[in-house]
Amino acid sequence: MKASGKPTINDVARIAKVSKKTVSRVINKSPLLSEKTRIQVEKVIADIGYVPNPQARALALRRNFIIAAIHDNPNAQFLVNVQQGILEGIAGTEFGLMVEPVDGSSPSIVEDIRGFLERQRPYGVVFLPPISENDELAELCDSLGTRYVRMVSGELDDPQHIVMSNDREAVYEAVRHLIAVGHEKIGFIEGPESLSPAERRAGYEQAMTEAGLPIHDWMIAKGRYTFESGVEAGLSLIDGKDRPTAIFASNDEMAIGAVIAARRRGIEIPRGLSIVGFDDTPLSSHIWPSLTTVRWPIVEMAKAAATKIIGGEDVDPNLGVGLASTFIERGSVVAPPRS
Amino acid sequence: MKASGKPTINDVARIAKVSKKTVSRVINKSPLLSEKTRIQVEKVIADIGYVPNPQARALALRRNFIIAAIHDNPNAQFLVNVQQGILEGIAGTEFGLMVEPVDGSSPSIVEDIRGFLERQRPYGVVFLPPISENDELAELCDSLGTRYVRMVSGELDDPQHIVMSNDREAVYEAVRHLIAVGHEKIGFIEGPESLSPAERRAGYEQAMTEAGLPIHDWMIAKGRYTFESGVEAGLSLIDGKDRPTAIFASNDEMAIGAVIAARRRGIEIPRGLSIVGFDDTPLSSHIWPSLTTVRWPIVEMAKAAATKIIGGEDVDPNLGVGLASTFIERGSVVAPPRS
DNA sequence: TTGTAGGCGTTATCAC
DNA sequence: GTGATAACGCCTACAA
Repeated sequence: MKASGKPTINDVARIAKVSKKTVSRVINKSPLLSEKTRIQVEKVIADIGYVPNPQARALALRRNFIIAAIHDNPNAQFLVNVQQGILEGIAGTEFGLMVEPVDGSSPSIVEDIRGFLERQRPYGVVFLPPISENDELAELCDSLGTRYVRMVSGELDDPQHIVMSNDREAVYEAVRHLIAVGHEKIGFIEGPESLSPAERRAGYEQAMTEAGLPIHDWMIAKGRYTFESGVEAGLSLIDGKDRPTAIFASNDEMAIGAVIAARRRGIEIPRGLSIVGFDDTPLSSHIWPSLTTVRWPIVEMAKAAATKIIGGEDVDPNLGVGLASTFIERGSVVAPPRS
Repeated sequence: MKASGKPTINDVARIAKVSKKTVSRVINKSPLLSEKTRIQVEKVIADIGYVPNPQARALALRRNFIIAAIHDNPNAQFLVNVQQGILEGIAGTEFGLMVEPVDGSSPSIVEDIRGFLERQRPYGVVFLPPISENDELAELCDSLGTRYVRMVSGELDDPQHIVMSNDREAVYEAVRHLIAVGHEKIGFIEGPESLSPAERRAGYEQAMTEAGLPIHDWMIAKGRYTFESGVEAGLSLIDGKDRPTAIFASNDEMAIGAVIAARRRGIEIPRGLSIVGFDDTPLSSHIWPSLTTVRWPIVEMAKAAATKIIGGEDVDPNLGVGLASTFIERGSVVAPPRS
């Protein structure tokens, strides 16, 4: 009939001489279909180049074929890596990726996200740290029937709802490396309160304790994952009671802040102070000296998250749960200065 | 009736004792409506907390309430800034942001994007550089009736379809600054072929020519906007026929590459070589020495792009077309060494 | 200025 | 296994 426009399910049904519903069954791979009918319909679909209309499906199914990444302003590289991972996970499917930033410190965050979910009705959402640690958001998704996966560093939900890496172990290894090289006074720049930083600190403490090294107050400084806070924390460690010979920072940005802090005090890196970061942002290999760091499997985690959302029950609930961080040696660590 | 679920247009119509269509008119701010009816209906809408269902509208209107950012792998900070700008532009509306990466070098790029547009039917799309310079994509959008805005550096489309900044002028200013400080041999690291780099080079040439300075082959090197290509280009300039005393790089990543290249040759920055970047990525202020650079109004451009798409005819077609880049002085430029 | 009928393209229900 | 028929929630055309 209509010469214009894309073919619809009606066209397929008419040409194949079956009902719309039968075509629908073919599209959705319904098991109760005769092989004969299926092949016949599939041929027509291929012939006329029919593609199901996602908007119509969205209306009927009450959910869009979209995965949303919900985040609270993490750093750019992290966000882009997550996006890349999700996109890899949905490549070749009909799914698309949406990005929804929120204000993690807002008291209305749950209502904000509820509004978003009710409006766009994404098929599923991926929560990025640090808001991924908010249990209320998980409950919200449950109550709305929206699938979700949280990117976290601890087992704070059922396996099918999380992807995580072994931060603790990675930090443990990094600090052990510092100790092996000869460091004893090792400073630690922590992230803001939440689970992920706690895991990192646990790795630090484990390595120190195992080596019989004391952990003093003046060896710990707090940051906010930003460059500026890294400078501040670095200065406070350097100017503290007893200057550490090495510093582990909970992310690269703060590590670079610490590098700058050291320069301000006339300390040469790495000869006067060794520094280790965490994340392996591209940044870390572009500065001088290049930063020894821990690579976080962000892309893989995000890809696993997308796969879990799309796959639903059919996918191994433990996918992406034990992803390994790896220690990367570069130029910012050497033996401590002779004392 | 139905106790469960969200209120629909039918509920509003029933309670307000008007027809669905009248409610629809209120939602869409139709001008032909009596003030009385409008207020009455709006009261009911507020009372029962009715929110129009985007999926249903999408089906009826044949377009989703989504703006898509289509890009070919620019750097992370740039991409995130664009996303932030678009999100600012759609804040408070029912629109959402989708991200669609494509392979700019693929011969099937037009078909790839056509598939995406036909599938997701975004309300409009924003093309990021460098693929924003591909005219075929603009034609594709026209033929599909999809609104689009291109982020570019030259007037290669009607004003309503572009947002741009004055790259040429900004580079001109930066190079003039180098000349004013005393530099005469000024190297230039170019981006890959396309319009945006050409504008930047034009600014460079204008400044040099005006000052009566010669431009030699060995003063120009080509990069690919990546850190690695910046290192290569930096080395080629440093090892070339006559070493420049200053280098302008067409983006920050390459500028930082050039810094590293200088270090490899034992040249101290900025005393031995001044360097200017372009973009003002956060990176540029975090390295040592901090990078003198040009700030590109990326967020503003992206916000303007979103506003133009949503606003349609009602918005000034010249919005976001003349955005100013600004020269930012930091620590990587000093007078050239005495010869 | 407002209402009625019908369509957008798909899926769900429930007979056959 | 398969097919009418009715949702899904909104919008357009046309009539009143």
